[in-house]
Amino acid sequence: MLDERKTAILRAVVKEYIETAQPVGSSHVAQSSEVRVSSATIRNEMAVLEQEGYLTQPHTSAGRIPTDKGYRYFVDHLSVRGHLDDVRTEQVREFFTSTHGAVEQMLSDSSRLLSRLTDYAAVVVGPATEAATVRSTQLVGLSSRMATAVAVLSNGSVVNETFDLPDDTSDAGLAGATAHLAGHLHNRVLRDAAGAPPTGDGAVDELCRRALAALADRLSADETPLYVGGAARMAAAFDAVEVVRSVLTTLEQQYVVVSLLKDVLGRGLSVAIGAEHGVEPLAACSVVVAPYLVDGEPVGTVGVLGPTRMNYPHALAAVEIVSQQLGAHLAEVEG
Amino acid sequence: MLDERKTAILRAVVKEYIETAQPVGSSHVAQSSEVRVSSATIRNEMAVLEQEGYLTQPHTSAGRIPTDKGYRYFVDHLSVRGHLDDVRTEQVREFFTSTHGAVEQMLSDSSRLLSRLTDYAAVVVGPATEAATVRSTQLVGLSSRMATAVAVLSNGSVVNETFDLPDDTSDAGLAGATAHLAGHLHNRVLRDAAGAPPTGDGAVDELCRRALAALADRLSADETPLYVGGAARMAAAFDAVEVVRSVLTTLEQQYVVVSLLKDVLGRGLSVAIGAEHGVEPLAACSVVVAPYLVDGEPVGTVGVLGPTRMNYPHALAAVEIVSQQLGAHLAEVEG
DNA sequence: GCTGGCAGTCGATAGGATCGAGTGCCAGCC
DNA sequence: GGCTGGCACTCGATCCTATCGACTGCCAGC
Repeated sequence: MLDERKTAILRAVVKEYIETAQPVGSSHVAQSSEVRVSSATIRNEMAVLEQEGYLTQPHTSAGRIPTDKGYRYFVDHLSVRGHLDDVRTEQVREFFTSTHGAVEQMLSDSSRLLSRLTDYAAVVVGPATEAATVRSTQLVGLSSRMATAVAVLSNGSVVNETFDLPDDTSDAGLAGATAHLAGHLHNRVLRDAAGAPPTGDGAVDELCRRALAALADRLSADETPLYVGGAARMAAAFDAVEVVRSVLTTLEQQYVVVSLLKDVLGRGLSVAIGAEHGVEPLAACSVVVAPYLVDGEPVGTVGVLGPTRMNYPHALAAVEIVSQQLGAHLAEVEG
Repeated sequence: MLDERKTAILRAVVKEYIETAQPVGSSHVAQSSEVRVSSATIRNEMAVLEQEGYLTQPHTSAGRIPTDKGYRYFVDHLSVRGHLDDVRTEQVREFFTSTHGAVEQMLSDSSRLLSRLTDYAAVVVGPATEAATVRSTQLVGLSSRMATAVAVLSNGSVVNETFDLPDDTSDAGLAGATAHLAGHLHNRVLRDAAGAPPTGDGAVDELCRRALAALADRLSADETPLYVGGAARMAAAFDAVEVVRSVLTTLEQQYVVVSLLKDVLGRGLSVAIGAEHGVEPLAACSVVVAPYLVDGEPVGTVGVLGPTRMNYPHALAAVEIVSQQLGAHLAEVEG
């Protein structure tokens, strides 16, 4: 725990560094912060802060920059909650009043919105299909050899997968299987519905088996849908091209990102700074996340991914408002 | 039109520049190319090639690099068709024998495959939903106020959109509307099916109207589905961070990319080099595209986006094989 | 028409001087 | 004891200069 003055100094360093991306020296702090002491005193304090691991020097005779620990302290002791400016608040309002349509589209658009709000990359993890129950199932023949199984879930998302048909499938067989599956799956969780009970009609049973297998495959394949918005903004946030590349590469590995976000949420954090999240290629990044709730239950996550020197108050505010609004809108669908 | 020797020299310059990204000098050409003349002669030829616009010098006393026009000539006069090495050919084969499942998933995976093959970014434009006919429609109530309309198209893709329900909708009403729409839309092109004929039941008609409006909205919203794979690889191809940013930003504007690809294809080209495609932020990029055919008809496009100094023979080969395979696999679905 | 030779160009690289932002420390003051 | 002004010192950044070398263009000769 730091005393009042050290906290103020640390805060001033973090703020200025976030703004300028330059190491900040004692005299800058003396001028900018509310601490009314000389730069010499601040120098002494900063030396202590460095010893205790909150600040670091890129090299002797340069100013200080915050360490991950320094950012962490800053975030945990935010004096004022960040809030969005009027323009951005209006953007959010406008987005959520005008948006409508498929859930998938809304999630994707939300990630773009969040990215635009913060100028960092944004991620949205879709409602876990695991928990949703099936509202409707249908098998649709596409050709003599292929068919598509479509399931509409209670949260509004649509799962579909094509599969091969047995050689001698008739339209009647498909209709029969559709009816049988509809009865079996209705209001169940898709994952639990492994085997459909036999009907006695071998052809129908085979169709049901294949359709369920296809849908199950699909669920496990892209376990949870992920929407990434504004990845290009990462390129502006870093100036080392290799960092950009490694971050973007990681962002393309959806499962890494999904499990990262789940992790961060799971640890009860809503901010993971630098190495805290443990994903090595993203060590230069911080993540701000919040769950969105439907009926008081967290069903998905929104987050912002930026450099460790991100504007935390602002990002927190943006993530919070988007997660709230998103939850509210999804609740409308499910309500 | 260039004489034999100039062509050989230009080819040597392009090849070496693609490989090394360094301006290439006359002595390198003298050693590497099949032209058996002295470097002095090559210097003279190169001076001519520069005058005629095929080469340029970053500065006096540096080697030459190809201009867009130089690449164009190179591509138009490829001596040998590029072909993929065995490892990559095997990758493609393995991908297309093991892939199955939803069309959307396959397209998305194809873009990743193509990106991996070439080490550039890859794009796949999905089959135009405009031409596909409806195989099945269904309205599914999600709550008392919302429902989802799902349409399965003949090409295997699934279109879905949620819409608001009138206050007094019954399950029977939804079922009636589903049946009515099914009859009306079956084997029609979704876009043509603007208004469903009245049934006499006002509630049903209203539901049909809303559902069709929602689906139509959806079609016009993301007109043609686009899948971008390996955008991170652009970061490796360029070393100026701002170029990376502008390219990635453009890639995120789907409609720009889609219309770019359509344009390039429409002009009968399969390669657009640098400024040729007319999209200013992508002036540093070349695009290699090919349509994929189902039943002899082009239904979509695959392409590769890389720096102008991309390996054209290789990219052409990769795009060609992926487009062929993709078409063949989609034909299976539709066939 | 080709070639070897040669002068000239100019970016890249390395060494050296200078600048200045910033530090640590200390003696003195309240 | 804590704060401050002062001072010596450090070290990256910037600029200059010299040198190097990979080029080119041109020319005279074969």
